[in-house]
Amino acid sequence: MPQRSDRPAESQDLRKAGLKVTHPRMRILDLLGTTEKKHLTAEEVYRELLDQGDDIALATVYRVLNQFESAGIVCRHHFEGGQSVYELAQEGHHDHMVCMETGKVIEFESPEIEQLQEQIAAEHGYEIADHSLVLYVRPLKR
Amino acid sequence: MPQRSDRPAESQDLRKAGLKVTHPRMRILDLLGTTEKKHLTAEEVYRELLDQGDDIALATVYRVLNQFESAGIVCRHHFEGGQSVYELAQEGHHDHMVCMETGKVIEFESPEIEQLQEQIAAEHGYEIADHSLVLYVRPLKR
DNA sequence: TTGGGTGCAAATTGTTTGCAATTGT
DNA sequence: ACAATTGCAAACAATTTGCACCCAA
Repeated sequence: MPQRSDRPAESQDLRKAGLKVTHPRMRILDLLGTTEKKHLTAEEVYRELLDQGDDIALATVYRVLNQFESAGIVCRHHFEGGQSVYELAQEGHHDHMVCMETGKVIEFESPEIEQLQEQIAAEHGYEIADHSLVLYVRPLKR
Repeated sequence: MPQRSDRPAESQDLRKAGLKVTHPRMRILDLLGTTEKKHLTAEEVYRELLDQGDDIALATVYRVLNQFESAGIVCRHHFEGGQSVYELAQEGHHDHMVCMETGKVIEFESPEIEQLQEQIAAEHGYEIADHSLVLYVRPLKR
């Protein structure tokens, strides 16, 4: 049973971001910190909350996720397929690999790639503000 | 005046893809091969055509771009900001850098990064089907 | 108490689709 | 001639927003 972070979701996390501690926000923060699937769409968050008995509007889910993103509490990704997916922000940056057969999302870090990126940007007279790297993969047949 | 490719857009390109040579298709193919801006949204293609005096429906632009993508004639990218952008397909794969101040799109290739990607995927038991790398950058101040 | 937060429904935005008319081949 | 293609408007999907009510501080 994976646990997202070392410490559970705290109301502190919200206060620190200047957000009132409300039921919807706590439930969403909590959900993101404890689900099996770490990467969820707004729709999925909404459904999950319904299943848990909470009655939170989809619009609120979107609003809260946006606020969380601005506050740096969650990261939003645009994988192929229309919907954005959200995940709890982690320590260091990491990239993603999405299995095209199962939809599974695998995280990975590659300092080497990050460094090459910096270097390439610099060669063009730029510095990196943000970046997005997604590998769409298939299981190796054997 | 940059020219996209060595040879101009040909009706052959369409026939080869099993597509009838129609006016809308030729105009769009032509446009993509000659605009200053190589990366355009469907909207931009539409407006550009209007400015050129052509009267082609937006729906047709979308349909044609989709067909071109399936045919491998264009590549579609999902940069930040909702709309998809399309560009004429090139020889080898390349990645993009988007300037957050000007919106300018710069292409680059990095065999080193590609290789690292392959390696990382393999380490996880996968092979890469496709990938997307976008650097969101800012001009270096000096 | 009171300004931020929420639910609901309506509005937006980007893109796709049904269908009748039109056009390549 | 006939199937493929287009234009138009309506349909869609994801996300945002206006507003009256509600609640955390």
